[in-house]
Amino acid sequence: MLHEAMAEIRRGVSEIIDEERLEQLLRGYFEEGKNYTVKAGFDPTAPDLHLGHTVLLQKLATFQRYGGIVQFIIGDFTAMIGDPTGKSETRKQLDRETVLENAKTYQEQVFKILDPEKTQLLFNSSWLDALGARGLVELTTLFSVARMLERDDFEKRFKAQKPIAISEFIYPLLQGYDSVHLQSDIELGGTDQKFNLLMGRHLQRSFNIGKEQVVMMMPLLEGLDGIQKMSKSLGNYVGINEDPKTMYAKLLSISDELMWRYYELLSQRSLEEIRQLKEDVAKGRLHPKRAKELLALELVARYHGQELAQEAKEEFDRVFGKGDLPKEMATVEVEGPIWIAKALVAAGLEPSTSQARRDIQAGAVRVDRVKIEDKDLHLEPGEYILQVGKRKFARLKVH
RNA sequence: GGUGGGAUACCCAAGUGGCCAACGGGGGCAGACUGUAAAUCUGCUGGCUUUUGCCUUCGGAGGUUCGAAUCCUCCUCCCACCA
Repeated sequence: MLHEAMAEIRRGVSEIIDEERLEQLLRGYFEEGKNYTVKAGFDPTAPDLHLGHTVLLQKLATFQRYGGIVQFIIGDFTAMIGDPTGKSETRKQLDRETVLENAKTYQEQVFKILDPEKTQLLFNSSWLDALGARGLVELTTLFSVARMLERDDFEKRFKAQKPIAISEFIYPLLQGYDSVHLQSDIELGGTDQKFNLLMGRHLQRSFNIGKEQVVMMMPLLEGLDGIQKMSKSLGNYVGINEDPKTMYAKLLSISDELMWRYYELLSQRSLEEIRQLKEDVAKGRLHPKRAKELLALELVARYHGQELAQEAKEEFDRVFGKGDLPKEMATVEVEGPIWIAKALVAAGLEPSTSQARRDIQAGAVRVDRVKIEDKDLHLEPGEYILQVGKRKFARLKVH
């Protein structure tokens, strides 16, 4: 039992610091029913969760099955500073109201994965506000500038003579202090969070709380492009609130190579099963597209249910496999006669008539399945099916 | 505080008076080929009452000129070297 749990917990993880202690915690649960806390911090600015976030969330959920109580921290105080990890853009400060609103959105989405019974939702301002200037200064005495500068990104910036705000030194200290205050047993984060996570151990030691948290790092999930990490601003994400058809289509568009990465980090299939799939594909027994379909179905079903996932697949196969029209299309009504380029914009298929004109010239536009050659075409009153490229459809009624 | 350099479209980056809606690369979109995979090839990549036309855009505000991304003045921000 302990062994299975450990194996499941280790899956996909990029690094664990103090595995011995981790095992000890789990043993405590299995042998004496003792719970332990697992901390993870979230930025209150981005409440739109995508699959990248779920890598971490799923791991938290795994812990919940084995005695972990999740400390889900909304970093409303630390957001004020902006995590210097990676790029450092100064984030704008959010007011209380927005933070609470975002937290609400988090809850709605997060509990698709986490067990609410085993989750504490916490705002770090509630104890960091109380820390005060005195507390903050005391905190800063516990770590040296030299050690701070050992950190990769700081070191690079320092050497390159790029500015580092003093506040950026404070960020990891505060994150670490959260662990002191909450007496966390484990903290989870992305691989890029290593420094901040280790700070928790360091400060717990300094404050003599009698334990040092286990640090566990999850790899960052690559986005649909397979290169950059998944993020909303890069547009390479799959949101967990997206409709099943979009989700399915997006997942099917990833590269074969990336598919295995998604299998490893997102699928709940056993590692053995995945290995088998991989082998079947490699030996030509299984078409890679089929493997991708299985993955897409699994993930869509997780957020929308089996039925809608199956529907999404059927719709996809109809439109892109057979080249049929989608079952449902948005219908737009306009006054006619209307110039084709304007009609495309009105139907929401094109952002501008200029772009529409270009696409017509490129042969990407179809009306009633027939490719348009004449960019001056006008549509007389009647009903049409407009199509741009392979994926954008709309029904148009011209009056 | 002193001295020098820089700010160009989504990103990088050319362009130093008209041929500039602005070279090139990346990215993106579309077409061919496919499995909406990868690779490859091709076209497009500011907007507009439909385009050998008009309007807006080269950090901001003014100015010189028939004409400016390019010249001048002031301002803002960034960087380097020195202190």
